[in-house]
Amino acid sequence: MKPRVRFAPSPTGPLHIGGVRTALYNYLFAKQSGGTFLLRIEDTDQTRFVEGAEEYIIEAFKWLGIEFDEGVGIGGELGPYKQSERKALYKPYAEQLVNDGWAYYAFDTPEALDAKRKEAEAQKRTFQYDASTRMTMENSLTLPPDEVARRIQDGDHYVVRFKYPEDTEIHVHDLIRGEVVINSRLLDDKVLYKSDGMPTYHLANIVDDHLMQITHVIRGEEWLPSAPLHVMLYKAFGWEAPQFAHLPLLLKPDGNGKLSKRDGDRLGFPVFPLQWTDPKSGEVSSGYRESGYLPEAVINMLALLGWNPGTEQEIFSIDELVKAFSLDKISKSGAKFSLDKAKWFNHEYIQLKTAEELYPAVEKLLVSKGIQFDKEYLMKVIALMKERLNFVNEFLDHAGFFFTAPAEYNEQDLKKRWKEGTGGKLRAIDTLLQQDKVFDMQAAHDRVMEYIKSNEWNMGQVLNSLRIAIVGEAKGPELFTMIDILGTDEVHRRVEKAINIVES
RNA sequence: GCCGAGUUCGUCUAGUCGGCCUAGGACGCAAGGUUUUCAUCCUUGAAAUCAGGGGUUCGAAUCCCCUACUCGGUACCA
Repeated sequence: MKPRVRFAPSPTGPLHIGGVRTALYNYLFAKQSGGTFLLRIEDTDQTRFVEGAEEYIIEAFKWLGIEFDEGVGIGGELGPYKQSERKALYKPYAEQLVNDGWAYYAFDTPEALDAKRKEAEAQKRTFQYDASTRMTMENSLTLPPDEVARRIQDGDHYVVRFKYPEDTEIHVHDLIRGEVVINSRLLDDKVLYKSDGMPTYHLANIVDDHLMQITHVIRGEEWLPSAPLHVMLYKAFGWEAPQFAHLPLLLKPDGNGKLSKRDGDRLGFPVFPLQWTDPKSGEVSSGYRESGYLPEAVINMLALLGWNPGTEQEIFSIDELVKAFSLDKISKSGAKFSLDKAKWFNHEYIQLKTAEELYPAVEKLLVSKGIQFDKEYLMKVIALMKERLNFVNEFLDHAGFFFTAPAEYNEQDLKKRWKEGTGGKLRAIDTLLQQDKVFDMQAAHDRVMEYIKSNEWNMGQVLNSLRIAIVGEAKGPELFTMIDILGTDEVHRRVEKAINIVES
């Protein structure tokens, strides 16, 4: 049977980069064996719904190039794929569990439960709704059947709780961690169906995974503690459980702990694929896309954060990842996100791109800055400068002088390279540069070199002062290549301008 | 507190059934080379007593036990 996997986020905000990795691993796993990858939106908590989050999720995957075969926004035979649209479907399953003795109705109010917890706390104990306490609570186990029926009839608020069998060992077979065993005595009777008529994650998740014929549940490690509940639920329903794989967490770069939105703000790197503006507070969080990352680089980086191919290859196209991926090469421990490594990946991917491929992004950048340019000219600059870029967004930091003549000159460089008489020398060189009708880079180069030598000038000083006049500082690509692109007229203007400013 | 998972260079990790590990690669860092500049690039280097302690064994990063630490969970959130 071909695997069917799913990515099932909650629309409670922008998609976290850890979630993206989970989705990616699901995707790779499915594609590798010709399986199906679907998107299900788990919006059973109406109080946490955030406007625009669902659209964000879909757009983020579109940008990343991760495609779903079924699900919200795509459709499919086993929909709807949004849990709020399946609301009516869950109640009968909860009732089935009650009828079969696997669950019970509980009428305890949140206040009553709170009181119990406080009381226990005072005695330095913890209250747990389980086999040891459930017979002291208000539920269908303790109340007479006719009262239970009457209360439900009257519309009393109730929840459905799972009834763990007493003192049994629950085995969870995890594809990454092996066998995890826990005794039911330690687990509390989880709410499966809420008083607002919605299922909790646990119920909805199991019912939907079953109905959608999910074969492998690949999700974050934070779900490992509730995996025993899930296997018990499959057992209670008499359904075959999918295989589980719990992924290690993505940790913050400094210290420990789960990577959070805050860390991104604090350390200056994106935690979200796309920029996100909080609809309530208006707060803006940066995204990989807006920060100049290439989607291929983000995917490659994420793939290697918690998984390795077992070889020394590090750069993988998405197709190569699909081929190489395997669940048993996923590591068990959490991985710290590294900004330096992310930068490096992006740099590598920029080098893999041609100037044509980079053009649209750079064009967009220049337009946003109100900079005028000619397409052919820009293309030449990109081809020359791309090897210096870690991010497309850095383009102007390195290549700005190709579009705007320097208005000021680096003090340090001036002090080192611009001496008495430099202006005159530059004028002489400039004349040499203007000599060809059509600028000949090689000829100009030879001519200038020859001239400097015959005058016994200091090569480094003359050439670098010319560079300062053109760039504004002692940086940049090879001098004559630069002059070739800029044009001798522009170089002439810049030389005169520099002399004017520096030597006045 | 209780339960679960984890622990190899600063970071990501290799290390599948113990010997080829005086622990390999990558990022970052340092030095040198190329570039008469800067960046790129190339070369070299420093960097892990394999969390600690006990075993088992001729031999352990690899197997067993204990401890420590870290993270996760402990909601009518997912």
